[in-house]
Amino acid sequence: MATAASSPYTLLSSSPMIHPDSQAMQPASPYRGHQKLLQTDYLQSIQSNGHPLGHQWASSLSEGSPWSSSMEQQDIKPGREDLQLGIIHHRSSHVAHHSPHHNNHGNHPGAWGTPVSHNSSITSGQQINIYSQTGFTVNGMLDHGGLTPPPNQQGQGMHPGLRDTLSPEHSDLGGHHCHDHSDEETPTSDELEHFAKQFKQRRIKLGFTQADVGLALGTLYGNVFSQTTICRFEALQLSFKNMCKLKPLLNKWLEEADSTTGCSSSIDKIAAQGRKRKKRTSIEVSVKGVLETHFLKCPKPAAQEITALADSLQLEKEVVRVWFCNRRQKEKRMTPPGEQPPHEGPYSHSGSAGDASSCHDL
DNA sequence: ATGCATGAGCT
DNA sequence: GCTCATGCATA
Repeated sequence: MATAASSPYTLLSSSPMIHPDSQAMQPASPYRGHQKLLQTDYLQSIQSNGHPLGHQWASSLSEGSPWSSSMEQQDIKPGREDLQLGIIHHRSSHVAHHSPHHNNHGNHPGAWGTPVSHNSSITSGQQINIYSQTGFTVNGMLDHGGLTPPPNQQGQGMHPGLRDTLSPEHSDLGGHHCHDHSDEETPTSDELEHFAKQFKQRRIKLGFTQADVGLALGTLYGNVFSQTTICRFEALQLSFKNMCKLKPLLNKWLEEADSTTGCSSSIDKIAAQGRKRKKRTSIEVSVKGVLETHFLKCPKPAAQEITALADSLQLEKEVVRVWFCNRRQKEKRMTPPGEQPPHEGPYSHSGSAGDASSCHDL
C-alpha cells in the first residue's frame, strides 16, 4: 500500500517516525585482522565455490568487477562553481612519481590480484590512469584557480589485479611516513590502512574536517567527495578498489596541506543544494528486525518476495529492495570471509549449488 | 559515523 | 534488478 509509492520524491514531509535507530556494530577496523584471512579465504572461496564470495575487496575483483566502469564523477552541483580551494598554494612538492609503467600485472596467485582478463568494454573508453601518469602531477594541478570539470577525467581506479606484492612491508605501522611511493602501484591493504590512519591524524592536526577534504579534492582534482566518503575512507569502509582510487588523491591533498601549513586555506562551504531526494525513510526497529530475519534466510529475495514483504511490512517495495541492497553491501564490508556468523555465510549456502538465486520461504 | 537513497554500468 | 560508488540526512 505504500502511501507514497506513487510519487515519493516530491516533497513528502510525512513519516518522520522518530525512533532510536540503534544498530551499533561497526568495528573500528574491519580489515584489521581480517585482511590476512581475506587473502587466504579468497583463494579458498574460489577453489571451493568457484566464487570468491564474501568480502568486497575480494569479490569486486572477480565479480566482473568494473575496474573501469562506474567510476564516474558525481553529478556536478550547481554550487560547485563557487568552491574555493581547500588549499591555496602549491609547490613542487616532494612527490615521488614514477614511470607510468607497471609491468607487473598482478599474476600472483594470492590476494585480490586476480588476473582479471575481462577488461570489459569500456563505454567511454577511458583507460587512462591519471594517477599513474606523471603528466598529471601536483605541479599542474592548480592550473585552474576556478573549477574546470575535466571532460572525461573520471576517477578511474587502478588496473585490475596489481597487487604484485603479497608481503606487506610494514615499514612502520606505528611510526610516521616513510614510504614516499605515493602512486605507482596498487597498495596493499596494509598500506591502505596505514595511510588511512595517517591521513586522519594529519588531517585533524591540520585542522581540516572530512568535509573540507572532500571539497578540496573537488577543487583540486575536479572530483568532489562528501564527508561521508572521506569518513569511510579513513575507516576503511570502502572497497579495496575504491580505496585505491582515493588514496592518491588524498595523498596529494595531504602533501599539499602539509606543505602549506600555516598559510592555509580559505575553505568555503558550499551549501547543500536542494534536490528532490527522498526523505530518508526511518524503518522501525521491529520492522528492521523482520527484515533482518528475512535477510538471514535469504539475502537476495526475489522481486515477488520483496513485494510481499513490503506489503506485509507496509513499506514501499523500493524501500525494501534498497534495504536489502544496502544490507548486502554492508554485509560485505562487515563480514569478511573467514568470520562468518555462527550459522553460515550470508551468501554461501554450503551445499546448494543450483539455487542461491532466490529463496522462497514465506 | 551511519542509515537509507540515487544512479551508472552490467547482466 | 543487481552491484558498486557515493552522498544526503540524520542519529
